[in-house]
Amino acid sequence: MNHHRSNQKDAYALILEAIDVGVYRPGDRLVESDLAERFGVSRTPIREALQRLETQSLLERDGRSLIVASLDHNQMAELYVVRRELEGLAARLAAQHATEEEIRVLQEMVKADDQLVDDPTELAKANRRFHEQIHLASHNRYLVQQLNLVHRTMALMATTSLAAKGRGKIAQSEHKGIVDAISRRDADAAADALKDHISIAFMTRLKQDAGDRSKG
Amino acid sequence: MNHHRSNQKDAYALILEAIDVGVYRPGDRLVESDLAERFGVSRTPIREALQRLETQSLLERDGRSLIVASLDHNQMAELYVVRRELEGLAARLAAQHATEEEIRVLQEMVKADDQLVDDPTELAKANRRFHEQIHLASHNRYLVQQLNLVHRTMALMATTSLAAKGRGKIAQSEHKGIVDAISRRDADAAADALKDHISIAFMTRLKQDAGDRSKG
DNA sequence: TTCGATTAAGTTGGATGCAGCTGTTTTGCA
DNA sequence: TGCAAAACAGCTGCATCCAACTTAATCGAA
Repeated sequence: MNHHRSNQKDAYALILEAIDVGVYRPGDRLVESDLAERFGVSRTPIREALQRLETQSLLERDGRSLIVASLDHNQMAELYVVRRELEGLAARLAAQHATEEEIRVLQEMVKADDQLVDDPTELAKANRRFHEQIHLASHNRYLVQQLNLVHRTMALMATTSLAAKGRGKIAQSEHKGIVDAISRRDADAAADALKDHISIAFMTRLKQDAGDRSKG
Repeated sequence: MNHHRSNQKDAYALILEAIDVGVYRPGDRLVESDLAERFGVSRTPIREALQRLETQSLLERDGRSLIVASLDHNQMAELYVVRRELEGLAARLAAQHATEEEIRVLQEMVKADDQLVDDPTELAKANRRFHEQIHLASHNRYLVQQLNLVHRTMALMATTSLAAKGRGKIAQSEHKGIVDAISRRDADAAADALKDHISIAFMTRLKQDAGDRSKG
């Protein structure tokens, strides 16, 4: 029954999760028959899932076969530019269109997440939820869709910038500033705050990567 | 040979084109076996194509089957908000990163398209090429990707705003202003000019739709 | 005549079979 | 021993087949 349930969760979600968790890493080749066996289904649903992932640029072709896409420095920079703009727009729209209930949820999230500043894994999850809540508060389904795509692509980057020492605490205060601006219905301030937040996250990642490189 | 070539062009592109041209209109149900017969392939590639289109929200589920998505007024408004922001970003980045050759191509396009102001169909095609050229000049592959998605979704709206009387000529002058700003490397002006351009296009469409409604 | 139920037709989702291409290994010749 | 060519193995892409489900139609009963 439960086993059947896990097959119900379609191949698309399963593969996505496998990439997210790191079972398959950027550059890894995804062989249809292997995946079919691993998930206990035939090649057909696997193929469909792979193609969907390909259209989202999470997979790319290497000759005939598909490999997990990897982001070089340029791609990372390009992605952050787009993300910054879209997240800024989401904050602006959230300030304009969020319901009072949505705003209260954001406030509670910030408060609750304060407890997690020292647990990078949990904080990363909470961070996702927080940003997704802002996306939804924009009440713009296309923006939500595009931001989903951006965040999925970001899963191709190994580390989360929240793992950086002290970053969690600072990120929390940035989150608070964003929610405050949204609460005040100050669209410009919200957009700026979120854009700054993304910029800082990007800079943190850049520093991390530079550190990794000198170590490796 | 040519017949074979047209099969080579995969089912995805064929269906997309059929929707674009208006063979299948919003709300129409897409039956796999029908499409398979029409394009002379089996159901398998059709299914894969349909799923890809579904992930891009160009198709939506109605029960078990897929229908061409349709945009209500709210969706149109939401889409234009996102488009405005992304196109603005594209103009900004183009002003910063476009090569001299790319800018010259834009200038020549504007000049050439002046000849087409009275042919809405040709002007619509030229308009697409023009905007796509700006997208590419941004040198940001994710932005290009996202804008592609936006423009494909716009294909679900029946009319082009360029069909409105006098719109073609005005749009041309707006295009010129955008290219001028990019040529001057004035990022803010370019972004603003393109955002305004999108806003005006949206307003034109709104007026058109209101007119259609009172007629129908 | 109308409503309900049962059956039949059509359509989607998944499995498997088959052909063609690619990349690799092995074998033969220099 | 090294290089080239040919054979082989593996994988992808398309076609077809089968089962499950949904919807439409027809028949029967009230």
